[in-house]
Amino acid sequence: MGTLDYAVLGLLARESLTGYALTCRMDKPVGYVWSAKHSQIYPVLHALEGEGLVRHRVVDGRGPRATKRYSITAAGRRVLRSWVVSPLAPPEAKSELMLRVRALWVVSPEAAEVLIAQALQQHRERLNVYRREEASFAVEDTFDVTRPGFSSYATLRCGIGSEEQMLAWCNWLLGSLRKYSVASVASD
Amino acid sequence: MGTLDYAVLGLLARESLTGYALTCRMDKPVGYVWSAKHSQIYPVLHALEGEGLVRHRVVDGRGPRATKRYSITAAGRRVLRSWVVSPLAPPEAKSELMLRVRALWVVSPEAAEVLIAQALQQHRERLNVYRREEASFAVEDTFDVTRPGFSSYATLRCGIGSEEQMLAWCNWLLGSLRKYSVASVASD
DNA sequence: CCACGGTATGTAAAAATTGACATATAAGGC
DNA sequence: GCCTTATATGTCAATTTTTACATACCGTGG
Repeated sequence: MGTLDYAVLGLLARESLTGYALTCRMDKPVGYVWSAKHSQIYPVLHALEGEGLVRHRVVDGRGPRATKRYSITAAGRRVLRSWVVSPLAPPEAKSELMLRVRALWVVSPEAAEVLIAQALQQHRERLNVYRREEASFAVEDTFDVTRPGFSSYATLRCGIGSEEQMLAWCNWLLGSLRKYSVASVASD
Repeated sequence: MGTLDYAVLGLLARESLTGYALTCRMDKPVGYVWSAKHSQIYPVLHALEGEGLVRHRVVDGRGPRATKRYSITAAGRRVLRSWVVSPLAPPEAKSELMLRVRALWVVSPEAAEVLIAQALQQHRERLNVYRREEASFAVEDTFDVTRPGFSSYATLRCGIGSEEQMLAWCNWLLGSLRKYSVASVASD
């Protein structure tokens, strides 16, 4: 059972979905914390069904094959619950931006500014997406921890905090880079 | 050229290293932003050498095979520079904690507290590591953007901000979970 | 009426990543 | 003298992820 299997179970615990709808959610709301393509989703769904953690019913839809709506089983709910509270492994980091920043000294401060300005813009846009999302939550979702909506709200709060932090950091770095450029020009 | 290739070039741009030393750095300092095992490093080194981006000299060391010290070439420096400032793709997120939090509503608030307390502890420890690291920087590294040390310092600043943010978020969530537990007991 | 985008499900090849297997030496502590 | 740890380099299998191929229907707008 890989992490993606649990991601799928987590989505199906909220509502029954087709593989396609699952794919869409792995792109937009869930994709911000764990992404996957449809080519990964379908095999996972077949595997989960083989283990009796999900089941499907054929419904009418518009594809070349039968449209299948997947639901979580009681067994699926059990394995999801035990995964959620199982010992947490140290987070595996993959940040291409940070990797680039570690090598930022190889380019000129002016060129570096372009990269950081780009990152700043990306994080600004992401923050806007999050803020719009935040506004769409019902008040109960912001405090009733037993609601699925609260779980989404909690991750969103974390995302907003992260983006604000990234914005502040980008601005600090941009300031440092510009201070250096100004100092260089002055000493010419 | 995968991202790991650039990670290796970025390290070799600072100093010549053996595959083993490279592996150690991909664990400790660089590993916080991009991790890799030694089984990935050696093939990458061979591929980079085949493309003339790195070269090696045999030195004396204590292994079953000849110890090789790798250096970056002028061509390697060029591709590193162009990668650093190339258009930045939107960040790919992989946070198992956030994925679990999205499914947190399936367990009791008391069980949820255990998970978040665990995460809080992990981020506290990571922050301590970063703070100790921060103290070891030379003053020039904190403002001279052309120094390799500044690049390291900049990523560290981001890491510290992220961990502080995560700590605040964990505490907020823990507060919400406890508030709910108290309210439940009171209404019994 | 026709093109386009969204709905819908799959396979296959390639690339990246992890985990296990395999080996060997030197330095330092007990 | 022995045991552990750090140094040191590789391969191989398995897993995970990405990218490309393959198909087809339905509603909307021009």
